[in-house]
Amino acid sequence: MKNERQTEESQVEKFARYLQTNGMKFTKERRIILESAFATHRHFEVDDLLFQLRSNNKRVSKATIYRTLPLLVRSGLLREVHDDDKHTHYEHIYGHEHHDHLICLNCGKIIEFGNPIIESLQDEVCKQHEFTPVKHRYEILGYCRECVGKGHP
Amino acid sequence: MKNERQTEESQVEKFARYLQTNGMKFTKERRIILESAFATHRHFEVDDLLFQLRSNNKRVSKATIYRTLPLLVRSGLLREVHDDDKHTHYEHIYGHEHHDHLICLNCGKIIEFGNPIIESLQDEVCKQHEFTPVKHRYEILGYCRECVGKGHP
DNA sequence: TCTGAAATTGAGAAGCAATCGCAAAACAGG
DNA sequence: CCTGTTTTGCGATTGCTTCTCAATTTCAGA
Ligand SMILES: [Mn+2]
Ligand SMILES: [Mn+2]
Ligand SMILES: [Zn+2]
Ligand SMILES: [Zn+2]
Repeated sequence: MKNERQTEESQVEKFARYLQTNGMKFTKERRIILESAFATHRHFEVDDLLFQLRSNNKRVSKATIYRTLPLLVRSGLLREVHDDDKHTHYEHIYGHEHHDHLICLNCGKIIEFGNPIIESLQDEVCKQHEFTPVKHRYEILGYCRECVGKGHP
Repeated sequence: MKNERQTEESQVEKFARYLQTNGMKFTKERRIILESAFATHRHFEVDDLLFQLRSNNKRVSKATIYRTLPLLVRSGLLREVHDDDKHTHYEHIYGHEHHDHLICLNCGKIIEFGNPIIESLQDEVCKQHEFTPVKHRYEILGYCRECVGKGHP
């Protein structure tokens, strides 16, 4: 298991470096949002952060959260995840192995999977089409074991 | 190449069957929307249909289009496609081989690819997790050859 | 430590796709 | 035709996200 403290410092450093490189300032609001985003180890959305911040008596406006999350994405700390909800979810990528998702259409459970063979086939597909990949969305939607057991098709 | 006329009739029949099975009526509005959706062979969105209908002097309200497209999806004629736009796009699936997409982040071009090996590996992943797949989203985002040629990263 | 140009924030307004409520219209079976 | 049901159109509404702009904060340099 990783050293939690060291990991967190690295996240801060990485974000600070990104901001500085782009002439942006590392404000206390951005720090609060960064910490909040990494306080959980699950997928989260804007309202999760808002709720968490209010529970801790931290004040950051919703607008600032909406402005900061894309910065965390561009800095390589987070990525967007598209569940079956209509609004955007996020997850950590910094310090995590790349993976994709199985999403239960009934209970919403998310199972993570990583398959190196698929990833390399994917690279081949891109080469065949002379396409330079940047990222991908790969979500398999269906029913988890529990929900199938309960009769969900 | 397929017989266009026969294919279209089949689409109508399939939709009619779906509607009847679910106690719904095959109204002229639904027929107009179905025909409009299959008049193009590209991905399309609600506003594309609206524009096309107005060009042909057909009147169907936006609300009805929004109500009908999900029916066309459930009946197995269309599926949703998630480009990098924020609103929903659709494409035909009835009478088309399954495929996924490479999407250019610069020019928006969409390249379709089908890879049976990936699809079967995907089935294996689901089996390993005792997950019953229904559908998947698989989009690779990056830059097409032309855009890379023009210096886009 | 002080200063000031530049960046950032907060609060609410605005934008926009998508959905909803409801009265009028269309439909289908008898 | 009649009658119960479904569907439509329209406008209003929702919910997420972005925008506007005055007030505040930041930080490099004096
Ligand atoms: Mn994940
Ligand atoms: Mn396609
Ligand atoms: Zn489930
Ligand atoms: Zn391109």
